[in-house]
Amino acid sequence: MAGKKGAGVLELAVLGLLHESPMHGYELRKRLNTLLGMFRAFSYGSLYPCLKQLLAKGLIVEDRPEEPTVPLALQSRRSKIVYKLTAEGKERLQELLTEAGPASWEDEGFGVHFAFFSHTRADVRLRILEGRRSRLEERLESVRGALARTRERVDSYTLELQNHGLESVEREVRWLNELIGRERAEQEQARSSISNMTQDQPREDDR
Amino acid sequence: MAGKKGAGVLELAVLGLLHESPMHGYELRKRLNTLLGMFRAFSYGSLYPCLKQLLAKGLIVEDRPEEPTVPLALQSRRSKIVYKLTAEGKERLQELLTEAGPASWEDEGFGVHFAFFSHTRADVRLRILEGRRSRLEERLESVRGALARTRERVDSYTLELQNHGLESVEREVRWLNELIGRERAEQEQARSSISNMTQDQPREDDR
DNA sequence: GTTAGCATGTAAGGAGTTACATGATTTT
DNA sequence: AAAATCATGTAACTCCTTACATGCTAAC
Repeated sequence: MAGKKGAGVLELAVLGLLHESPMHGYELRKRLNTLLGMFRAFSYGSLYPCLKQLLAKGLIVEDRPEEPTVPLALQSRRSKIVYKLTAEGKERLQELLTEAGPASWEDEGFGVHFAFFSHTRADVRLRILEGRRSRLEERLESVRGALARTRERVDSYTLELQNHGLESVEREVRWLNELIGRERAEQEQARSSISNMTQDQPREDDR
Repeated sequence: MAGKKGAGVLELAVLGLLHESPMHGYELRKRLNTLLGMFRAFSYGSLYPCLKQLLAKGLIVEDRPEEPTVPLALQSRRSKIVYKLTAEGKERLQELLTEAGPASWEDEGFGVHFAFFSHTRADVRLRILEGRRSRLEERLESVRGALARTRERVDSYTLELQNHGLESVEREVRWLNELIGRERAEQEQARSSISNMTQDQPREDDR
């Protein structure tokens, strides 16, 4: 029940990007919109308040060029503020990347979580991918069902839209299947190389 | 500058569905989530306030079963409230369906506008489809550009995500191309059958 | 020297969600 | 008679947007 609420997509995205390298706000936004550009876009009006809030929580620190040791009147020089993660920030990022729940597989969150999968534990990755897949399958089933149950409505544009929607989601499911397959194969490989180390090693003792 | 603000997707969707046939809230939500289920979902917490607001604006009226002519104490019988469009509601719907602007081709609005295309003028349909297409093409260009300009970052998951995003959008562009082609062909046909009526008719007089 | 893009912020508010609260009807 | 589902509603809240306000810096 500590002060751990309201994450939002932005928090994760910012922490994730800052983990890769320190950056200032403006650049952060650009990277953000390249990273997630196909899915969503953020404005400065949400980014800066978010940074402020992360700062207040001690998850990031700002690196202003030189806090004027000589506090001259010309202080107005507004320059870049480079943000970087603190130790708590890194911890928080890990925490966010480790929870495999709705937040990580629903529409809003999935993309960001996926983008930082290389910092996510293999088992968590798999659970998120499977979570998203079953979420999408539920959606397919529910819409297909409702569609089948409905006679009478045959508006061609509505139908066209629903078909396109179904196909898009089916396509994403196929993509997920492929990814899940790869993840499983990697886990298999990892497991077998571990058993090579724990089971085959004794044999080496034998010779 | 009249009281014409904050439309939101819901308003259009509700007006559109009620135009097809009167309905009560619960059913409305279900139809809504079948219609747009692949793209978004609405909760009662937004639907009922929206209905209330449309009622206040006089765009819909409620049809309660029987306003008890006999106001008995057993009035607690809470029953279905069927909503239907008023004349103003139909006008407003037409108005919303006729504006071909960002609201009609951005992510949030496009689906709903498209769903009711059969009530939309052919020229407006075309402009919306083209608007969406160029919006998506902008997005593709900007992300592709940023991607090409960036060396150094080759996180495989990030890349996988961006590729999947690009392909999804490319796919939607192809879909739009097809739809635009069809729309144009239909317009062409319509135009030529008009000239059949104004140019060929005189020939009939000739024989 | 002026436009365009870099850079940082704030205030007001919109659109929708979650969680809750209640009751009616149908199915098992 | 219990459980599921139909049905309506509200209050508090969240996340994000728009529009504004400011100033620096590079290019033309």
